[in-house]
Amino acid sequence: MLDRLDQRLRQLIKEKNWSKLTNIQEMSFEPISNGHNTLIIAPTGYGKTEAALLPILNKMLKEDVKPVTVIYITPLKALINDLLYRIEWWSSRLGFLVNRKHGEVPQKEKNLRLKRIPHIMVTTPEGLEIDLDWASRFREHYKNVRWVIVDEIHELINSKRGTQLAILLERLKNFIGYDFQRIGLSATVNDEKKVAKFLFGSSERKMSIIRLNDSRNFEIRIHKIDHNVPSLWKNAADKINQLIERPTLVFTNSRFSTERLHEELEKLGNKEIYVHHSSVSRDLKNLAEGELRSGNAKAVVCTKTLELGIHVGDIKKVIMLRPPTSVASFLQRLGRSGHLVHGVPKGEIICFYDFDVLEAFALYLSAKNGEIEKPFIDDGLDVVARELVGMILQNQKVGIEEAYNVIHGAFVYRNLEFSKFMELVNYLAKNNIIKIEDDSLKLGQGFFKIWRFNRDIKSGWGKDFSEFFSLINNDETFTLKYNGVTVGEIDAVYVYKHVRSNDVIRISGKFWKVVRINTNKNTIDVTPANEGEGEIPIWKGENTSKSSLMVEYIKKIMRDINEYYLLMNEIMDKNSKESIMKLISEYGKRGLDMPTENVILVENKEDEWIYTVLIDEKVSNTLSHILLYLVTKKYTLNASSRSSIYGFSVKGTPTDLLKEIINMDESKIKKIILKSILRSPVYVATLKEILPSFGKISKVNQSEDKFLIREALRQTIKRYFSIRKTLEFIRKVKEGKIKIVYTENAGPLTEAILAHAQIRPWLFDLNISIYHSLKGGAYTVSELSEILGVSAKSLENKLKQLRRTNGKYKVMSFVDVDSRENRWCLYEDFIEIVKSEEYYSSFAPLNNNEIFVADFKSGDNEVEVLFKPIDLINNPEEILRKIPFSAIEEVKIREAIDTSYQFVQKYYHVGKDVIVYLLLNAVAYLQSLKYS
DNA sequence: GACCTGCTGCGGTTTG
Repeated sequence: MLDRLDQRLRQLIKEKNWSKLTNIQEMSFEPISNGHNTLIIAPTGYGKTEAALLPILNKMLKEDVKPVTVIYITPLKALINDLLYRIEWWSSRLGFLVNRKHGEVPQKEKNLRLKRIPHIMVTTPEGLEIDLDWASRFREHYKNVRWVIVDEIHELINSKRGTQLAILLERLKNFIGYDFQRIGLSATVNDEKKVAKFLFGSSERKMSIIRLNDSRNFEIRIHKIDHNVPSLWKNAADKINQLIERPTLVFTNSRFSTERLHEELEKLGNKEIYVHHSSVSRDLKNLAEGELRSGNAKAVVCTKTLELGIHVGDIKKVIMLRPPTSVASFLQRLGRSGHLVHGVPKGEIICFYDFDVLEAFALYLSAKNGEIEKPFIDDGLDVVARELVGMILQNQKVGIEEAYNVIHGAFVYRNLEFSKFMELVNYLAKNNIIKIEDDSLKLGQGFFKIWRFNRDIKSGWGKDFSEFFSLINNDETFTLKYNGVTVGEIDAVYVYKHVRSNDVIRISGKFWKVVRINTNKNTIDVTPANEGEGEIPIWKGENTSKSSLMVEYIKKIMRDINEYYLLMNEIMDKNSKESIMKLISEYGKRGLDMPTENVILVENKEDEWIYTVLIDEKVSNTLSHILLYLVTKKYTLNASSRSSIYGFSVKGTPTDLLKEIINMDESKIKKIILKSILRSPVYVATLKEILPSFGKISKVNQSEDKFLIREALRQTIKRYFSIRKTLEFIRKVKEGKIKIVYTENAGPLTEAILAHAQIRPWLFDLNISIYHSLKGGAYTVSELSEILGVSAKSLENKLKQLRRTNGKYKVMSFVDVDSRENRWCLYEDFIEIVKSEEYYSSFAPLNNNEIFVADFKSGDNEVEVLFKPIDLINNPEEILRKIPFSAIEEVKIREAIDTSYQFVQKYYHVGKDVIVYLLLNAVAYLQSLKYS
């Protein structure tokens, strides 16, 4: 191939001291030179960038090209910076200009590109979005583009960023009017044809896939440490300390673990060890990366931040603290070591729990078999909506037909029907973010309500316009405040799902008790607390969503454990092997069937039911949501459930609700599934995420926003639930193909289920919940607090608020004379309660002839009325006549002779229709105090 | 419900 390169390029290769090109570079030359759309698949560090670049530069030297000739898209800012120097090395020597664009590039450098138009533009998907939508002058130069390179596609394809980019490429093609050549660079993927189609979209060029697949070539060792000890983290650090070979990357699954392990490693006297995760400042991250590259670092403890493509130098070994949650992630982490010296990637997995060993082994087997998760392409209509507005920004208006054709050209939306597209367009027009004029779309006034253009105004309504270009959703957070001072931050979804009043939260090494959750301001008022009061770690536990591919391999291991005996000796330490053998033999010992996909072990402890079964996490999640829905409907709102690949559980029910589900007909189950998802925290989060793209600012309305609700529901189900597989699961149970076994002790995997955080129902409308809980009865605040799972303090505030209202939700309180407690009930129920046997004594004075005084107040009006209980019974009309207003804000009752005001009973916000009974209640109560 | 990623263009005016 070298002989086909331009002399000037050959000279540069000599200058680089390259004796030959890498395999992948050799293989890519032909198809790229022939103008094919090309997908190049190889691990990081095999020179994929040059594989794409060399044939293009070769063409650029031979043909007459005008800037901008090449757009190079990559998902990370740090990668752009790396690439700029790498590409510039070649291009500057060949007389081509390069420019980069991302949010942190200084304005000066950005401005330069209009004065000296670059041949190669390096940017992010968001950068391209800005250029097409907004950069009115520079955009014109894109008309000369002949090649687009997309780097790290495997990172983009699973998210809305990838979908956004797919549409942007179609928009670019439409804008240029030329079918430019598309080149993709990717790590190992499951479905390479799909990835290729995703990238190539409507392009009519021939396509080629170039692959260098040696991902099965790696060495791994699995270790298990004792987790049932307070020194867990020290044990982990000790183990890791022995295994480190300078330089090592230690991957964890959470920011918390990263910090915690780093602390212990430092205690062991290690100095050249650094931490790297998203909450570490940019400077410290740069330091860690630099020390890694220079070889000064002994190890860096990190999260997924270092899993991505940033060049980190020659890594000797990779250690994973607890197994990652997917094969893809496992391979990416592993691939960070070894390849540069053409050695074999080397990795160690440190396990805490028995099921960690199962998972680690499953990852190993799957990777060795060359199996990896399928890409999950997001086809959200919010992305289409955002791009439609982008197209309008670009040209002030866009033809409906043209817009549809561009969107439809993207592989993701190849099945989007015109009628569905028009539904979207009409909904956007209804929200006034766009307007329809003849056959075209223009910007609507609503656009300026969603997007804020004034850089100086930081607060107020709307989102900053800079966010328009990005589909990455900044997680909504709650700020923790103590006496108005911020003490920390928590993810909103976590709050919706797990945090309730009176819970204790740990943040920044301290414990805080939740006093009030304010969903309008996204704040949580807290007070300091002690550890003993219970704890919810804000780092969300390590309750990850695990790949179904891993579940398949776990089933295999549990079923055919004997086949793996030798292999286990080879790749595991003694502890790991023993723990896995013990876990599996435990079932036989107890005379239990193995919990596979065909056996559910059911264990019941008081009101909690635990169902152990190896299962797709989406099915597990669906089932746990149905169960939660049923418990809240039948028994209590103070319920919770859990879900995992090892099964699911529900708390708050005296009966086995799974049995009940199995006896329902399918259409009813379907209905319940939908209802339970509509109540789920993940649905709330999805709805909030897509609102701005649809131009929605006011409250979502059941009938007006059907389109939006349907879309949010569709996206939520696609991401987190599976209706089809759940129904299939239930059907199999019905048909006896899945066996249910009831047992006192369902064995070791229940631990894995209970390790997951509880899902709790989010009370969308506390008024409704209070109404349903109170209906037909009278409860004390603490009883009601127990029923609803809401703190007594916030509940009392809410009740006092409801007392002031009118209508269905109006409440009131009276004294239960027997227990001397205040009881709350619905206003509409009060007369019934008065007449009930249960509260008879509360409205029956002991002495009907004593004289009492009642002070009625309403606004500025006040009136004092003297009465005897006997009058209330015999002639209530007379008393009522003495009150000159119908709505009583406050009434104070005391014995006429008691001028010390020592015993006073008060009621607030009541009508004249119930006042006679309340006066009787007050008298009965005051007399009971006096005579006792 | 773990982790991660990105984020105004252009042109005119002012200032040391």
